[in-house]
Amino acid sequence: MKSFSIEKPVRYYDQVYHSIRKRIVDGELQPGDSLYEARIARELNISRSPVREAIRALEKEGLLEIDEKSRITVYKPTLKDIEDIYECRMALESLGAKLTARFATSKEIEELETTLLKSKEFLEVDTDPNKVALIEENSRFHDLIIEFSQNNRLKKILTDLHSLIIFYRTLNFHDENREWVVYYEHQAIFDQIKRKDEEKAAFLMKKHLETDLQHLRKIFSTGL
Amino acid sequence: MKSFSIEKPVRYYDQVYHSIRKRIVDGELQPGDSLYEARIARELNISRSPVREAIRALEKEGLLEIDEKSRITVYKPTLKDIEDIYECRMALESLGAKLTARFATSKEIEELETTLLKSKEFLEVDTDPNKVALIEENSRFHDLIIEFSQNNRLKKILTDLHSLIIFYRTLNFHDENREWVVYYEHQAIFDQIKRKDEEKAAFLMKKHLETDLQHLRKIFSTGL
DNA sequence: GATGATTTGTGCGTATGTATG
DNA sequence: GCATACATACGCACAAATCAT
Repeated sequence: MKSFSIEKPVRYYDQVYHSIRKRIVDGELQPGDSLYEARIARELNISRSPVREAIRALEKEGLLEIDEKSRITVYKPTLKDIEDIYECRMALESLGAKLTARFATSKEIEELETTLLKSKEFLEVDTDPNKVALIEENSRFHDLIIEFSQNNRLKKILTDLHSLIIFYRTLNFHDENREWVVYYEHQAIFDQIKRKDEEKAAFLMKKHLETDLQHLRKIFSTGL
Repeated sequence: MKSFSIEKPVRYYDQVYHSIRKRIVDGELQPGDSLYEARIARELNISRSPVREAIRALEKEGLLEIDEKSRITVYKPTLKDIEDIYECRMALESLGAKLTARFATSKEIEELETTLLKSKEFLEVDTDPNKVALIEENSRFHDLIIEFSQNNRLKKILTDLHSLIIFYRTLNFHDENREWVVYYEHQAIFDQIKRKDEEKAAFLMKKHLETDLQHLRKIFSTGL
């Protein structure tokens, strides 16, 4: 048995990559904000080399955009972008629901159910106006379905897609009752997964995302 | 009228990125091959900085893999990887076929038809045993459908997916008659796009990729 | 294993480009 | 238009990790 262990130094490149990514996902950096590689290096007290590499990776991932004059900004999707992304999500997440209906073990189905129960609890008792816990739990429902689909490529693509629109996730609940609709839609998807009806699970997932998109559209058109 | 123009210098990072990418897609670098950033920099007579950034981007794209000891290798998909990728392609390219059936202009439909005609010509008269021209034309058929779908996100995802398995595209024709089957399948998809039957176009695209995958499976199991 | 060659990780300097007063 | 401030693109140096002998 090891009594102690030596930690490998984590590469700066990785740390910077995750640090910037987190700042975007958490909303500290907002769509359209500018970034400066030199300033980030200064703030983190490291040289610019690892920062440059992290920025390239994030650009490739789509979270950062670098224009022809090398100015770096956080990706700010247009409404058309969001529609395109949702169209892809519908195709891919309904595939995910189908595969999970096919493959999920009883333990995994339990896990999905637990998530739904927690969501319901937050709906009934949580007083946080920002609904952070609820939003996280709803997000988790989608993540679990992808996880249980046993398709790693699907998972990778959807993870990337998700991060591109994560900033807009809180907008979804500006509308009254929307939270409850989401809950019932999730419940319906879950029921079909549990019954192992692949086609219905896929269909309901697609519909669910469609209403989600309708919602985002409305919010966008009323001036964000 | 300008009598001359000044060229902006193309960034080394971009050139290196495309250069390595091309070497992989063209098969000069094969799955599993090792790469060394220092050597590439020496060969191209530039410093390692732009090479490093290009490598990070290609890793993010999935074409290169960097292990825990920083060794760089060309991505070598397992059979499961290929199956996962095809499952995603089925979902996404059938979406592409559906959208193209919906949106394609008569000019775009003509363009698709031209590609099919060329394919048929190559099938009948081309004597190249590697069928390079035919393979390119078939690939172009898929690319055009994605192009005409008017969904840029779909295009981006599929471009990346495609490059991950492009090395295996030539394997598809080891079987006799496979080329003709592909041609007829493409023709059937085209017919439905022209008739604007979105669902049938999507369905046939999915089936087409399914038989494609069956083929790759067979080739893989018989020892590559 | 010990040694030397090679490679990667990081810091930093210089040239060049861009915004702004 | 010019000067200043500050950004990025690239090259290079050196230490640490890794590989071959």
